[in-house]
Amino acid sequence: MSQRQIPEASVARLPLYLRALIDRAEAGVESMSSGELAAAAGVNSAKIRKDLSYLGSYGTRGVGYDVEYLIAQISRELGLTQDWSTVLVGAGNLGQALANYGGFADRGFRIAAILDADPAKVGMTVAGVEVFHQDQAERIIREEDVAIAILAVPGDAAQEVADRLVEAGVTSILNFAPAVIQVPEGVSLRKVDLSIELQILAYYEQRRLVSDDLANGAVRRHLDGLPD
Amino acid sequence: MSQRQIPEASVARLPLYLRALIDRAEAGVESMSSGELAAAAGVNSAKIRKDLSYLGSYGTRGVGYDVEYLIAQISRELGLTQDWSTVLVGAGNLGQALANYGGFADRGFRIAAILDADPAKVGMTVAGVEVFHQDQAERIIREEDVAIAILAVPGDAAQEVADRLVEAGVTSILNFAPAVIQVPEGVSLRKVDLSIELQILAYYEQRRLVSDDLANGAVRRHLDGLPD
DNA sequence: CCGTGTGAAATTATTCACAGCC
DNA sequence: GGCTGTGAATAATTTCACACGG
Repeated sequence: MSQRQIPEASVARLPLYLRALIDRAEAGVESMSSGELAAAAGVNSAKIRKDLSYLGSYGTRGVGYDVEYLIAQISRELGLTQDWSTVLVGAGNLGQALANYGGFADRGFRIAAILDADPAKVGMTVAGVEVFHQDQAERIIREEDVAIAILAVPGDAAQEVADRLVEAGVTSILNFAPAVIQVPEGVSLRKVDLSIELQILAYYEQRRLVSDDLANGAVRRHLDGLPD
Repeated sequence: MSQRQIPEASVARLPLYLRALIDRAEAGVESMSSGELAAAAGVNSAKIRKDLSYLGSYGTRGVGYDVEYLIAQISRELGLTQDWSTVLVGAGNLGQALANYGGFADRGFRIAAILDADPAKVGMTVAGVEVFHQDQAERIIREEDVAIAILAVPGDAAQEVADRLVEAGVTSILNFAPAVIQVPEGVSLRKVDLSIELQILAYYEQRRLVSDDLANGAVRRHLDGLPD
């Protein structure tokens, strides 16, 4: 199988495999089995094989996968053989941290400009990138051929900013703002919500506490010789 | 239905509903239908009703859900009626941005301490929280009864730091480090990976470009009177 | 032999559609 | 009449298990 429409869940894992592969390649590893890759990526091996089968038959039976070759195939599939221009919108705390985060540039995502609504921030340089006023969005997106925007604005500004970005030609948005935003059909949207992740953890944390209590209760009953 | 084991996918959406509800409550809204809540949270209404049904029957047929009451129920379910102490590990760019991010404290997640391996950072105060040396982890986690750790260290340090945190008693980790980490059974782990999200977007962005090309090709063939 | 690639089975998640109640 | 709550239907995802090829 070599032709298309990779399941979304599978696409979302490919970058993980890619990172594991690059990591092992740098350590000099030339070949990996699905089991080794699974361990490095934190998933199980059946999933690895199934996911990779959507890309094609790039493994060798009885042997495994050639690391460099697989890196090339996944990179191509993910569209990482080209560089992408992005704009980062929002030069506050989070925006600045994102600008300083090296992981974007490493993977071919160039921040062409940082945009902010606050005139006081305009002209600053963050991680070597100039901050422009949001009014310049249309021009910069056009001139720099920006397809992807990273949104790090306050929640209540997010929808409005997203609308303008889409209007200006952006077709993918990575939203860090703590707000639900709507985008038109045909525009991709992913969100990263810092506090939501913590809240999910709190749920499981609480369950752990509750079941500990129950277990303690059970132990106590047992020690007391009472029926369960 | 009121008794337990809410599907994971559903748990992951509850914080989203909660935020939408709080937002509307602040705007003075007292009641919402599943359709209204769906619009505010960016999902469909069947999902809302199904998800909420796992918590219990808290709506009123023909009317909708009482906003305040539902906020209370979801908060209780998620374990947000209590405050949680956390430690933030890593006082670099990202760590500082996270410390400055108000969204944690707002939702009852108190950062008890920031930990860093770099002695030069020890003693600093970030967002009103003191930075301690990582050697203090065990003491702080014990004294402050910390169950949740936020990991914002370099990728190559992540596993080692996670091991120490678990050893010290942490039972939930939110990992921002760009690395796969393993935790023992019984410890919760969620990860937020900034560059992986961009890579996922790149995949769909590329497909858009490719299909545009194909469409242009089709148009060209059509205009040229050639067969498809 | 060993590990991939993949149908088939099992599980999980989403959506439908409507009875039931306010 | 309108909206919830929920079984039943559908879709997506994960896992199993093994034939196949190097």
